[in-house]
Amino acid sequence: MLQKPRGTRDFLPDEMESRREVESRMRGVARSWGYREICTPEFEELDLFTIRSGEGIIQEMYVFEDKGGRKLALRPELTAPVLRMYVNEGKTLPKPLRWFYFADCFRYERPQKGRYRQFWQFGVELIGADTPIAEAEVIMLAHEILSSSGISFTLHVGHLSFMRILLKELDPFDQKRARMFLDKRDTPGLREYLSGRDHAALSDRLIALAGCRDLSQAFEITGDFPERERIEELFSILEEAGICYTLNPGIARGLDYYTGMVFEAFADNLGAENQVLGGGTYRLAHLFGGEDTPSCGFAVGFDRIMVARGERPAAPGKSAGVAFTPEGRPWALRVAGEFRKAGIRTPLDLTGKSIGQQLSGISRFAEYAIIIGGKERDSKTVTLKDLRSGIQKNLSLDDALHEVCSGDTR
RNA sequence: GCCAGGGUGGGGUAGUUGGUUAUCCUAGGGGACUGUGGAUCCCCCGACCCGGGUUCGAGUCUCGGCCCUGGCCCCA
Repeated sequence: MLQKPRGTRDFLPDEMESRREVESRMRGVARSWGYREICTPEFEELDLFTIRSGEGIIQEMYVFEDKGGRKLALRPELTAPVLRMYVNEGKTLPKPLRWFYFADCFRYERPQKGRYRQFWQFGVELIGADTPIAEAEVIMLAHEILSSSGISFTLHVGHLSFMRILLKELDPFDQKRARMFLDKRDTPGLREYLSGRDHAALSDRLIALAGCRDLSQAFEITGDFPERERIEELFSILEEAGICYTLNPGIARGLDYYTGMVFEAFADNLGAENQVLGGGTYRLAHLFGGEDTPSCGFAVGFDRIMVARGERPAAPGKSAGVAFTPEGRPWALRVAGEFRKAGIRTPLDLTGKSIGQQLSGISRFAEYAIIIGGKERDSKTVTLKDLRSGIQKNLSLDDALHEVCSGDTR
């Protein structure tokens, strides 16, 4: 038998409904902040991603050549495509641009919990605003979106300037190594590495900074620097907004194009792969041939959100199955149409069995049964049975609709 | 790419020292049953992940691969 490709998943209706529900909450939040949805191609020129992230990522992407010999890649993320789109067709739009997306991405990696080869990201990019409140807005929006998803999470906000000030005395290679140690919280490793390179004093300051959870203390460690005022304003906006977050000057993020504020969120109940969101302030447009444009954004790992939510029954919609006899069919079709117009899921019986058997089938999934036979056809009425209480009434079409609409769902 | 643990009908399971027709539950389909309930009864469908090896004989032992789960690496 054929199998689905490694790292991909099938979604049955129960799971799909639950995903759509979370997805629509996220969309709703983003819209309410004035963000509008965009869509970019599923695949792009390979160069788009190597320019952004380096040649090394080729082995972790789905790369292929089309019949015209073009080097293409399934998108491994969406920030680069969105900024490419901005450069191509967004330059003349009034700034700032508030965009969001919900789309699938592909990475050729070893699957594990919360990590798949096809996965979905919900993300936001705020393009062309370069103020503390713009950065704060993105953080606030991220916080609201995660909250709306119903998971329990911890939000870490940092700024690259702290680390950069301290690392300035190292050459670029050592800077990178030092950041890796910090990222892994490997303080003995960091000490050993730096003392072997005559920077023993630095490791204490770095470790103190990474563990620092208070802004003024962080500045004590680093000393003053030009962005201080801006950073303080950003964090005071977060305080004003009442956002619950943790200051974390140790956040490094993998890539070099982040310019200042960086933030991450972690689900409280996940294992090794517990990061559910990452983002920050960056400059990327100039790499794709546009003007140097300040931007800020984040991406949510949608699948991890769903894992963190755990098994939850999706809220059922109203449902009424139609049982009918051959004589009742024309009227049953009319009645079913009216119920559907009212937003009620109204499947017809397809078996043509006895009314009793039709009811058996309907009672497996629906709250109500609509019974239509010759009598109902002749009187233009509806026999509506509440399958939970067993109470059955003969009603006009309007009354039946009203009864179902006002009833509780199961 | 690396490490560990796994893989028996759609889901969940039993399977003795290697021994006949692979167990049970559930789900699914059909019927009893064309004007009133998820029941019941009967019937049906359906599996040893794939390939090599050992053996008279492999679900069972062995090797390789694939896939799943968790972790490492990476994490744009």
